[in-house]
Amino acid sequence: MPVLSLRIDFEDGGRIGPGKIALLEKIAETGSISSGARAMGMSYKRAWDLVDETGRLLGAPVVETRAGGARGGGAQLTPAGERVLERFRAIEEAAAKVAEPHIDAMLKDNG
Amino acid sequence: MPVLSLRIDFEDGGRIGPGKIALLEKIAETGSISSGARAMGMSYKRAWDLVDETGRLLGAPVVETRAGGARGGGAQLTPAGERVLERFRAIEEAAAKVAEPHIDAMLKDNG
DNA sequence: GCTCGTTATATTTGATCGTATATAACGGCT
DNA sequence: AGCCGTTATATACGATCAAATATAACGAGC
Repeated sequence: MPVLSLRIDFEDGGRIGPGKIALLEKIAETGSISSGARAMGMSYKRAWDLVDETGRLLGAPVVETRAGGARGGGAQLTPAGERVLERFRAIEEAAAKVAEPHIDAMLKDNG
Repeated sequence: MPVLSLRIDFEDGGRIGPGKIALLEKIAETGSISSGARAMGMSYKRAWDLVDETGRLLGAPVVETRAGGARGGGAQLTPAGERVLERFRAIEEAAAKVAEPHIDAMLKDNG
């Protein structure tokens, strides 16, 4: 059964969508970019690039990082990071609700 | 100013989003896959592949084609093609309306 | 029956994207 | 002081994506 997914498109072609949002969530859960990347099944470099671009698009860093220390370091969401995550989930929920009858109708159109 | 875009994700990984929908519109306007592809700035092959996959995902062809004849042939949307276009536009409109306040709030969060 | 633009399909070329790998700095902990 | 996992970054390799090119069939109109 098909499901709606959405993205926020910026003027320069950059986008924030389910992938970057899920990564932010994993980083918040696991406490580092690298473990978040592992949880997402992607390379650290890719995760770092995604986090970096998310911050660039929003005009504010979405994670605060620290290198070194007992466990090597880590990362946590900045307030801006937490906000974009919450807002994106709110948009998803609202959009899914209003789209549901249309999707149901679309499915009934054919098989 | 960022804008919302959405896609319908199917279980097998296939998606229907703004690109395929815009292509269908161009085909309807211009009367052929190839002229629709030109209007979208893409190759005929890519346009054909997109049309084909859209039909596959929906379980019904979205264009009816004919080769040969005075103007070489052409294509027009099937009822299924017209329906998915209308429904997608309806979903977009409804989603944009409910998402707008959230996006405004997100913009106010930073710059 | 020849032409012309289209559909339909295969193959090659090139660009883009992501992984893998390497390297350096960092800093609590033992 | 040394260790370890992390951040941050660069480079090389592979895979995937899309364009470009090529080919054949089609059929109304001249």
